[in-house]
Parts: sequence; structure tokens; C-alpha cells
Amino acid sequence: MINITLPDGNIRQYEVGTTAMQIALSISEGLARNVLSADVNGQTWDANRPIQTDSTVKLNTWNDVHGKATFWHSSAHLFAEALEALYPGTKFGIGPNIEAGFYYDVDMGDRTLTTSDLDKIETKMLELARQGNVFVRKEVSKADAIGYFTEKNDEYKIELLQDLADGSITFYTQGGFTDLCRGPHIPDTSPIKAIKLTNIAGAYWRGDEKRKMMTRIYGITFPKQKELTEYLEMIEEAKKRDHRKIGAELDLFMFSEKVGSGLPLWLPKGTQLRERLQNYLRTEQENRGYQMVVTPHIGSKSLYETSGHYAKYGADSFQPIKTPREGEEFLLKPMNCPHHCEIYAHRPKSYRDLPYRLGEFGTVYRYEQAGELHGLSRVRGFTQDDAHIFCTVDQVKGEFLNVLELTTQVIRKMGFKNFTAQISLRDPNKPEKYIGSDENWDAAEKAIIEATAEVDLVTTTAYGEAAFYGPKLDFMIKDALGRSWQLGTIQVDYNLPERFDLTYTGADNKPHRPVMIHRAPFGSMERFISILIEHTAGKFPLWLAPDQYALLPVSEKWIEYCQEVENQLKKYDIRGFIDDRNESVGKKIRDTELKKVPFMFIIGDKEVEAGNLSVRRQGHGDVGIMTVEEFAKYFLEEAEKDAE
RNA sequence: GCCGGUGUAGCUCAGUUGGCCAGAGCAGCUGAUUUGUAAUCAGCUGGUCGGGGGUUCGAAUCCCUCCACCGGCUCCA
Repeated sequence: MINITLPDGNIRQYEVGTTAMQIALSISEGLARNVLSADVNGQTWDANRPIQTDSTVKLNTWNDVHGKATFWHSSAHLFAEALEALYPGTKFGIGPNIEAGFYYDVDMGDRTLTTSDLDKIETKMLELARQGNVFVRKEVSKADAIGYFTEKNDEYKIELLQDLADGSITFYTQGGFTDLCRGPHIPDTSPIKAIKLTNIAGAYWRGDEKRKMMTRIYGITFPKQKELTEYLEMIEEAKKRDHRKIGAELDLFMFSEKVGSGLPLWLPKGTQLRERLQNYLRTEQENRGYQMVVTPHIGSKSLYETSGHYAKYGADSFQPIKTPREGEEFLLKPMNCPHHCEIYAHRPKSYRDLPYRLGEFGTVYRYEQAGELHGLSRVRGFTQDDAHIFCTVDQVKGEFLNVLELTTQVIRKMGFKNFTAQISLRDPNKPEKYIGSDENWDAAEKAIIEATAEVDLVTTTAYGEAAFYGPKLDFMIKDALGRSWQLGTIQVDYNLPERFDLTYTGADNKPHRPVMIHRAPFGSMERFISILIEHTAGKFPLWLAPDQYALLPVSEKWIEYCQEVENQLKKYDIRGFIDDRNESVGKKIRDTELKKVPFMFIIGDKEVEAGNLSVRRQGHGDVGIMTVEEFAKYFLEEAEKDAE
């Protein structure tokens, strides 16, 4: 007999070789029907795999993350089975489950799959799912495995097999389809009841752009049709929050083919929003000892040769511009730091001057590949809320903590609760990607790891994601469709001070090398605002809203009264406009609601007579009658809540 | 940059075997209406059918090419 420890701490005895499914059956039949896989000693296993030793076992159903993962992974196999049945000769790459659903990379030779083929595949998948074919696990030798796929003429699976050790190779078969797979899988295909293949995309084999482009099909499945319907509705809702759509609807920004791809034009309302964000940050920074500077949009090519950026990115950047006669070369600035280094070097520095903090809302230009551009999230010209802190080695950790405090405060102020921080370190296997000495890298990485450990922050560590000149800490947040974007960033840099030969005179009257910290709480104004739009669906916090109210006179007779109200509200720094169009009140309300203006006042003879306002709140409806003074008090209280 | 898709008026879209001067709603303009909590009515204006080239008696529709956008991949100082 073996002891099985269940999640509630209960220990039960079973025969050697019992399965998670049998354990489930011993608890209840209903549970057994819902078991998809099991976590055995922390590893996810097939529910039907025999357990040979004392173990802790957690049964996974659809309600468990690992249960869903198993379900979707098995769905990928079901997809492959359907595809092979419909298009014999298809070669298969990898087909994992993902956060929501699964994908499979396939090579269909000359055949191209289009969205109209997806219905047919879904139908076939449902047909196969209904057969309730069992997933059969089989351990195979490497030689046999290679033999199988050689016969099948699937070079991708053979390549995958090359990297696997003999003795650890398993096949899974369901129905007529056999795949190389570590597993686990659900017991059989019958629980897969609702299927949607969502999109088709290209993907390089093994993520290598020099290798073949495979066809990647994304899909998602559910045990119930209702859940699929809800999922699709959720996606539709998310699309409505897309910042590209809302940005156009609210007249925040635009693009023009004539201006160029990836070059956003900020409209008046978007500019207001952007400048309020900048003013807020400017004040916070001034309170923390930053000094603002302004530097030009271009810089001599030699400046970037000194910094090392030209050697690293020159070939993949906008090419230098030249003076007409002398042929002097300048680069559109892709970074503000070299300019700031020159400001630092302008006068001799003493240790008493440090930390020396220079801030700039600096607009930079980077060549992004055409296929990469994405609304405001990925553009070719953008403004960083940049700053560089020059300090002593001893001050690094303290400064890093100050910046962490500022950054988290800024992100929270905007109402983001769910963000994570990624510590990006060197890829130990690719030293050639980085510049700077090992000692400096080690010291910088240590400073980041220690500082983040001291504050309450959810972090992940990514090796190989560091910038070429130093490690960094990036704040990550998701857009409406769940795509993850990097916002704020903090980077320790021992390298640029070296390259620019920056020094300060220490208390010992000797020259020393300062350390530089690059940081940007928003990251780029463009990307930050794109996320802010999606987060709020365009209903910005009151202090940020371009217009805070609209005055809606019932008839043009009351426009004059509206002007009086407008003047009074101005005294409270509450901003808005009068909708003096010759339209019905219903129409004006509808338009104001759609423009997400937080407050509107309906002004008719009743209000004019009583000298008050009929207040309506966007998204809520009528909130009652108030005098201007009462409204101002109410408004300022609400704004206070939003600003916390 | 790569794979796939899309591109008709300011916006959302119709125009489905190539065939009269390319249509609708909204927006805009003009007029009427003076309006009470999510669309008042009428008339009018507006399009080199993404650009260029080709096939054809004839192209929004078929072919080539370039551009932009959308979904991914790769990249991201």
C-alpha cells in the first residue's frame, strides 16, 4: 500500500499503482467525471498514470489552472488530429497550451490555410472529440521515435527529438493520431465540447527568423458551449477598449499616411491629457531633487559613437543626416543619455554635487520594423519621461530605492493595481551581447536584486533581457487584450560614465567615477497613455479628464446662464464647455456620454429660475439638483478620491 | 523585415459570375423646430473605390507592384 496525501491534509491508503482517477472515484463519481489531470508531488500527470510511491496528489478539474492547461494541451492534439485527417501530409512543429487556449505550428507545404478553412477544421475536431478517444501514453526509445517520424517524413519532430535524452521520450496517441509529447493529457477527448480556432499567424520555426516560417493556428476550447460564448463576448468587450479605437473616438491622437507610419499626431484633447501627466510627474520629481533640462532632437554621430549606441544599433537605425557642405553627420536622437552626460561634464563635479539628477521629457526617434508598429504602443517617435541620476557607488542602492518609490507611486496613482516588475539580467551564455566589465555587471545586478527585495514588489527574473549596457528593472502591464507591455524602467549603468570619462572629486580630493541610473516611470508617454486608455476605457480620473463637464442648455435661451456657470466653475479650476448646438437635450446627452465627459448639467428654465444645476454623471445618470457651490464641493471631493 | 488578412465619402458599412452617371446611415452644411436626462425633421454637399501599372470593348470587381492598417513571428538602446 502507498500513502496518498490530499490537499486538505488527509492521508489515504491505496494499492501500489493506483491512479489519480481511481483516487477520484474513491471520493465521488462526480469528481471522477470532472478530473482532467493530477498534480503528483508537484508535477502534472495523466489522471490514468499509475502512482507507485507515497505521494501528495491534487486532482485537477476545469476549475484549476493546471486542469485548464491539460485540457488545452489535449485540444492542441485534437486539432492536429483533425488537421491531419483533412490535410494528409501536414508536418507538425510544436503545439503547446498557452494562457488562454493553445496553438499549433504546422507546415502545410504549398497549401495556405485561410480563415474560411477554420470552420471545417472546427467541425472535424468536434466530430473527433465526440468519439471520446482515449489519450494513450507510451514510452518509446529514441531510435523508435526517430524511426516513426522519419517514416512520417516530419523533420520538425525529428529535430525536436535530437535534443531529447533516450529513456525520457513518450508518445501520446488518441484516435488515429500519435504525437511526440511529454504530456500530460486529459483521459479522453469527450469533455472538449466547444471549439473556436481564433486566428492564423506566421511563426518562425523555433523562434529563429532565419528559419522557416510555419503556420501557427491559435484556438481555444471549453467543456461547455456557454463558456465559449462568454469568452468570445469578453474578447469583443476588450476590443471596444482598444486605445486605437477610443483614441480616435475621443479625438486624442491620430496618424497620417502623409506624416508617416508610426508617427503619432497629438490632437488638442490628447495633448491636454499628456501635459497633465507630465505636470504631475514634473512636480513629483522636483520634490525629489530633480532638475529639468532640454536638449535637441539630433546629436552628432560621434556622440553616439562615444556612447556605443552607434556601434550597436547604427545599422538598424534611421541613417545619419548630413550638413549640405561639410558633410558632418548627425543622428536623430534615439536616447537622451549622451546629451545628459555632456551636461554633467559641463562643469567639474564634487562629491557634494551628487546625487545629480537631470530630468527631461525627451522625444526620441527609433527605427522600428514596419510589422512592429502598433497604435501608440509601438511607434517611431515618442517622448520618454527620462531622467539620469549621477551618483556615487555608495548612493546607488539608496537612489534606486527612491526611484522605485516614485515609480510605484506613479503607477498606483493612475489606478493600476496589477502590475509586475521584471528584473532583466545578462544571458550568461552570450557575453558578446554586452559591453562593460564583469565586475561592474555583477555589482549592478546585485544592487537591483537587493533593492527590489527590500520593497513589496512582485518580481520575475529574466535572463538575457538586460540592455546591452546594464541590467534593468522593467514594470510590465497588460493591455485590454492581455498583451504584456513594458512601461516604466530603471536601469543601472556603470558603462556610460566610463565612455564619457565622467568624474567627480571625492572628499579625498581625488577623481572618482560616478554611476548612472536611467529611469522613466511612465516609460514613454505614448505607450503609457495607450495603456491608461485601455485601463479606463477612456473614462479618465477626474483630474486627468480633458473636459470635466459639459453644460447642456435645453434651449438657446439659456446659453447666457451657462456662460455665468462656466465663469463660476472656472474659479474652482473646473474645466468644461457649453454645448450650444441647435440640438435636442437627448442628443446632447447622448453625445456627451459617448465622449466620456464625466459630468453634464442640464440647464432649462427651472435651473435658471432657481439658480442651480441639474447634474448628471457619465455612466450613472441623474444625480440631482445642486448649486454651483455644492457641485464644486462634490466635484472636488470626487476628484480627491480619484487622485488617491 | 517575415507569414496571413484587410483597404469603397470624415466614420460604420452595402455594392457577391467584370457592364447604366458607385449606394446607405451617421457626421458636415442650409433651413425649420426652442426642445427636460442616450439620436427632432427636411433638403443639400461630399468618393482619382489606398497609389501606380497591366488584362479587357468595358475594372471597385481579374493580374502585377508599392503603401497603409489588422493578427501573429522576429526585434525593441
